[in-house]
Amino acid sequence: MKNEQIAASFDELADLLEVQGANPFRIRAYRNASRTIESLTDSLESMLESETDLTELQGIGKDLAGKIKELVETGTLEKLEELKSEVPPGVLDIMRLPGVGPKKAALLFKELNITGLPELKAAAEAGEIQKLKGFGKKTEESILSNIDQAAQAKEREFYATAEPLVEEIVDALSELSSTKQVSPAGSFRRRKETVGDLDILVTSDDAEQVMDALASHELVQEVLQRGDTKQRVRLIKGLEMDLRVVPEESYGAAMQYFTGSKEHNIVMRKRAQKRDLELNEYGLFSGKKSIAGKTEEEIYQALDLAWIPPELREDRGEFELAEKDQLPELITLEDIRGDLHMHTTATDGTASIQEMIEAAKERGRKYMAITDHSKRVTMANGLDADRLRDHWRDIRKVAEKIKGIHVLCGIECDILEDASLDLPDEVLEEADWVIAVLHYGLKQDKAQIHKRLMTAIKNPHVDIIGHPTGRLIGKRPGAEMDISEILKAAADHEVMMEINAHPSRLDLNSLHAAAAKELGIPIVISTDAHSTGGMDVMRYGVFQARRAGLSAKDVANCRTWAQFKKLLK
DNA sequence: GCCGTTTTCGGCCCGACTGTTTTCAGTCG
Repeated sequence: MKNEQIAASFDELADLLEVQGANPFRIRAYRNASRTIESLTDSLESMLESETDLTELQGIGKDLAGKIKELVETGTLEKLEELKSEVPPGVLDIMRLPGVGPKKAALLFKELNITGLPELKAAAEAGEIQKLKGFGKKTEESILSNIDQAAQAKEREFYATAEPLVEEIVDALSELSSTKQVSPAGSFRRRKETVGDLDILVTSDDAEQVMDALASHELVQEVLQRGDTKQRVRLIKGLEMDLRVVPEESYGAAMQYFTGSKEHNIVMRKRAQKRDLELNEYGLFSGKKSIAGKTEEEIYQALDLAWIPPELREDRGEFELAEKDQLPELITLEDIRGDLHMHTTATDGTASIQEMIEAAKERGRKYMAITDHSKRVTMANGLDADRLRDHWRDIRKVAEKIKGIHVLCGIECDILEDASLDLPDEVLEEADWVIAVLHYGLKQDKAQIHKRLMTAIKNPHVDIIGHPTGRLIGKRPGAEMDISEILKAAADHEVMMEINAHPSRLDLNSLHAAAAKELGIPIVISTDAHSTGGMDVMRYGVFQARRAGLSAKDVANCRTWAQFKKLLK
């Protein structure tokens, strides 16, 4: 059983306990454990095999260690099955409606025997809901207006999808006469792969003006809530945005608070408590006296911490580093010197060799690799040995005429389902740069996936593994593998690892990339561009690298050409 | 259900907004 499934079981257990009105701290314990499990790089299955003591893990005690064992060994959890028989699964769907939480969902179930969204809709239409204690006309209306959308299950959007919307709104609010500071906060500021809600913080002496401006912005479809300091709106694409107007002296505290993550903030508040202080979104207080609040820096400083970049605020070791002032200097887009994964019209790209080289040059790259598909990818018109050699000849011819950029003749070579490579060794040997990738058979069992990746890692001509897990965010999970074993092998055989910068891939993820860094594996951030414009996704790969705590020195394509050349096989 | 430099019990982060109440519970972030 995969870690994600175990984590999901604990989350479901927590949801069900919530409906039953169980001890909130017990519920939190399950959620904390789920989070711990999600951030593991080793599989619990293999940890159990090697008899690792699971209670060593944060938030896992004797009981939960036992439940993990039960899940791994039997594939089910007795406690979870028991709760599921008591609370119909549809009740959890109801709980996810805005404005309906565990208490209301439980009441609907108990009083009206409502067990799912369809029954709820019928009851609301019949006017049954507003008669319940604690419910009213407005709640009933809200349920009716949200239920269809909820039935379609609200999805998170890629960071890259939200980015232009956020930027446009920040710009519009910045132009108002009353606003002084305007900034996104929340998971967007932390540069998460996907974002659910968007948060914007503003300092202004005229909150009305700011809220009116947002309400009438062309990207806003509907105002969902409006108070004195907070407004919630729905943007196009279904994204929801919270605007908060805060006083100038609290701006730093509000930024800190609303940037999160929740887990990071809990540690911050506990730290404040230990020093007999109180931290909230208005500032850091000693009794009623404000000690800090205007900037984030002064808040972190008052708690004996260096300022922590938003990308690292996940309570995954950043506090330890900030205490010792050993936070990494995170990589920036300006550090990038090369782009080593891209396609041309030879396979499924839309631009010619010349256009791609010129586009890379325009973006300031000093070196690049053209890496079209190998023959297995028939859909993309993948290259066999003969066509590939012709293609390389063409690349060299064009590259000769363009000065100021080094062009590598590369290949994105498929690792086939039978654990062989799609091109023979003597062809790979001629390549300047070989990316080995899994495209097909991602659902094969763990052992076969492992065998395939090991074939590539052990091949003397393979420079790097591209989009190592093959996941597509929100669409399909990656191939099943023990990533720490794969990374160890890559380190042993001096094979690099890619962070594919495409917003739907971002593969390696930040945890995997951090693990790769620990092993000293050079990481390459690549755009996988299929057009000249496709090279602009580099920034998202850099954000991913930042969330992994990577510095320029950890990323191979930040090196100068002379330095990078030495890494080639 | 977890955890411990006030340790094996008694805590566990905190405020705004809404809708329902008429002083507050539930929900949300």
